[in-house]
Amino acid sequence: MQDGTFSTLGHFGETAGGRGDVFNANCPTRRLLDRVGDKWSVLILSLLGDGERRFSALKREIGGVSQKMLSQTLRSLERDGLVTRTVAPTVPVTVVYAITPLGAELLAALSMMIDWAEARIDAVTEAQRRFDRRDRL
Amino acid sequence: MQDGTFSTLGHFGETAGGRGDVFNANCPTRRLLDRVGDKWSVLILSLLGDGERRFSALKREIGGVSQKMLSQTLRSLERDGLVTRTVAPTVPVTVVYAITPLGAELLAALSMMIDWAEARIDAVTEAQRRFDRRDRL
DNA sequence: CAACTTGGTTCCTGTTGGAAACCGAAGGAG
DNA sequence: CTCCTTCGGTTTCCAACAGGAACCAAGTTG
Repeated sequence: MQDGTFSTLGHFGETAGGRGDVFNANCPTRRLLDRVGDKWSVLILSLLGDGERRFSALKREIGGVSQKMLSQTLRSLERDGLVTRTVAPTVPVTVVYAITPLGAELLAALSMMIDWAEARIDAVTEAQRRFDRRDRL
Repeated sequence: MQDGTFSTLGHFGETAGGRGDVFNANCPTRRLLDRVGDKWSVLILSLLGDGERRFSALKREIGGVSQKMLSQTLRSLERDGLVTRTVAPTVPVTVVYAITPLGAELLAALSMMIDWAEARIDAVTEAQRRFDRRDRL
């Protein structure tokens, strides 16, 4: 199972040993996990999944992004082939970002996680409260 | 799953009960996104999904975690009700971490994403190469 | 009593993220 | 002609955070 980089998750069978490699730092799956794990990528991807947008529209719609992080994240998403960047030589330059088929695939894969988050956030919040209460004793 | 790609998003945008807007900074879903997004949580969760483990076993199996980050991440996972921490008063103290039902649920939700990562990492890597080549021109 | 084990915590340093200032092209105001 | 504005960034500066290494506590062995 050379390919079975993440057997633990897919089929809770084995791994534990070592060549499951997600647990080794330079595994490609782990690199992608890091990318997805980044604070803004998922937000941007989901906005673009809804339709293409310009830089300033993204900045407006995502609460709390700095321009630096937005352009930085967009550039790495573009590099990863998940979004496209199109510059129109209009009056003040216009840049349109859109999701690629690859990005849309990822977004679909992420949707499970996001659905879970929505459904279970209350359980998590309650667990936190319980933990904090117990902690103070 | 073309259009159904991210029905969740529409869901986000128009949540009835109080504007659970993911694109607004203090949305609970976003908090959870941040947690999942953290570098070690997914790795730890998947190891524990395979079976309970002790602190040092986790440290050994995950390449590149510092003890500090491991204990820190474990504590927040515990706080979120995703793992349990059990101390046995043995000779040198033994601490066993295990996944909770809630954590297992999240793990299942994450598996889609990880499967995607495995299947498509090559496409991403190739996109990166193309981008970098174009960039240098 | 020194050494070793497990499961951490503390200290120091290097990287990172955010806020805000600046940039550059072009059109408009004065 | 100069100033001001908009768009899409980049640069600068600083605070927060992650990682490595050393340290710690408790008990057991030698």
